[in-house]
Amino acid sequence: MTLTTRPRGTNDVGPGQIELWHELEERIRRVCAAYGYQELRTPMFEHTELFQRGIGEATDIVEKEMYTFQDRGERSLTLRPEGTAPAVRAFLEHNLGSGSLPVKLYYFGPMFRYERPQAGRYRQFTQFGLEALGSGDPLLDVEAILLPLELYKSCGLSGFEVEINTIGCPNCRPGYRQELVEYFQPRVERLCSSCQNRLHRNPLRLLDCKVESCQEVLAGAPEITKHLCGECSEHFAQVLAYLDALGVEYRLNPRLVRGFDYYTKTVFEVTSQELGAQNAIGAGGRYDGLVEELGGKPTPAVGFAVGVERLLLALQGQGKLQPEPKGPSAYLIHFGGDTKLKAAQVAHFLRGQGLWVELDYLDRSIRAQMKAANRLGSRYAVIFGEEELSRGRLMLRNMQDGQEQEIDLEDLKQLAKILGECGK
RNA sequence: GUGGGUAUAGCUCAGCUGGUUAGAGCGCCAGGUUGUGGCCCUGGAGGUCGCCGGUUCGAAUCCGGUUACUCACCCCA
Repeated sequence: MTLTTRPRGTNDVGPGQIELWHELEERIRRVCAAYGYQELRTPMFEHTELFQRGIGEATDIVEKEMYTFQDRGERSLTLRPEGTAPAVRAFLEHNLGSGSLPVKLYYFGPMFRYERPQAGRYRQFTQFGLEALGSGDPLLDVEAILLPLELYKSCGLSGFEVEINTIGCPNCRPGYRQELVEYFQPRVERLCSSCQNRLHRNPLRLLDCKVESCQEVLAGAPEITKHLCGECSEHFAQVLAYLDALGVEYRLNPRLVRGFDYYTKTVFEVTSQELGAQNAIGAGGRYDGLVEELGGKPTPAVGFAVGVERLLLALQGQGKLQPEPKGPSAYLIHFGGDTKLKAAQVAHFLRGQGLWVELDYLDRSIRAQMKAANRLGSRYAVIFGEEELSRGRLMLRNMQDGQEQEIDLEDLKQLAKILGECGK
């Protein structure tokens, strides 16, 4: 059983699905090129410490969701659960900050988290993400939102919403945090158990609790806006001003918080109404402290990540991004023996011209071969009959209208031309 | 990690309150057309009824466990 079943929370992507992936990857490359983001491919695993330091020891991901193992050299390695820390690591390792700033990078690849799978959540999933390092310009925050929005639009996606918030910086957040604790402490018995639990560990997280009793308590909770330092306040105001000027629709959500420790200032999330409970198709934010945390000099940065499977799910829900079905240009029909040999030669030639050509490998009847040609959506059937071959000719049948014509076996260029003209 | 639902052919699913050889549609293969597809007709292949155990004369059906899938919680893309 386990030999023929894939590991839990993983997916195979084969014919019928892979076309969508190719199409999406193509669009990603196009959008990134327009915004000047270049691809970065990092390893699928990293030193475990990178994620412990980067994401934060007290986060769920580090505490219970990482695929961590020891290699034969007794190094502790971890399958990457996210893409930002590795990108920053590569940025530092190759000293990319020494060139012109900002450095704009994007990545596309599998991430791994040990969680219970559900709709739109897998143990191996794919993220497309981007990181802009070396500038604190609020315009970069905005572009980190614009780029994925551009991608969604180019795929034809509708029904998504941008939520945005700021969570301050190491200067102003501790004060707000303190204020929150002071507010919740006297009301602690009205909170759900998990909120009681995280009250001291990570009080910001209480803000997005969905439990009804917590919601009531939350209604009167202090908002961060009034506790922001001058810099954070100014930064956020500029981000919103740019969004307005660029005509981006968004919803201010003072309750929006993110799960990683490295976020500062702007955080945002894009949700799709097409999805179930896991409805975020992208999220990101600014992380001005991470580069320094990982050993570099202070370097502001901002990033965004798209959940590719979720995006595809949302698109499928709307019947979007459907590549037109393709079929071979020709199906070569033979009768075995010498006719098969001849068909193989012609197929070899036509394929050399870049044409998709199929033929039968099961020694099936002509009828079965015609059926196969039809099923594959072949535009032509080329019949290699004894009689025609003896006259140095082939029978070319148009599968759409059933019209047939003879082709000179010596003039394969002519055949290739006819087949090629029918678009491919 | 917690809770609910589900598990029968390659796919989608029937199978009533336990009863003898487990079915349908689609798909696949072959034939009807000894060299011509789509429509139609005929036939065929394909199933440890997820797995283990229990109750029973008898279990796909009832019970327990287990695994997987699925949805939700936690959390997140």
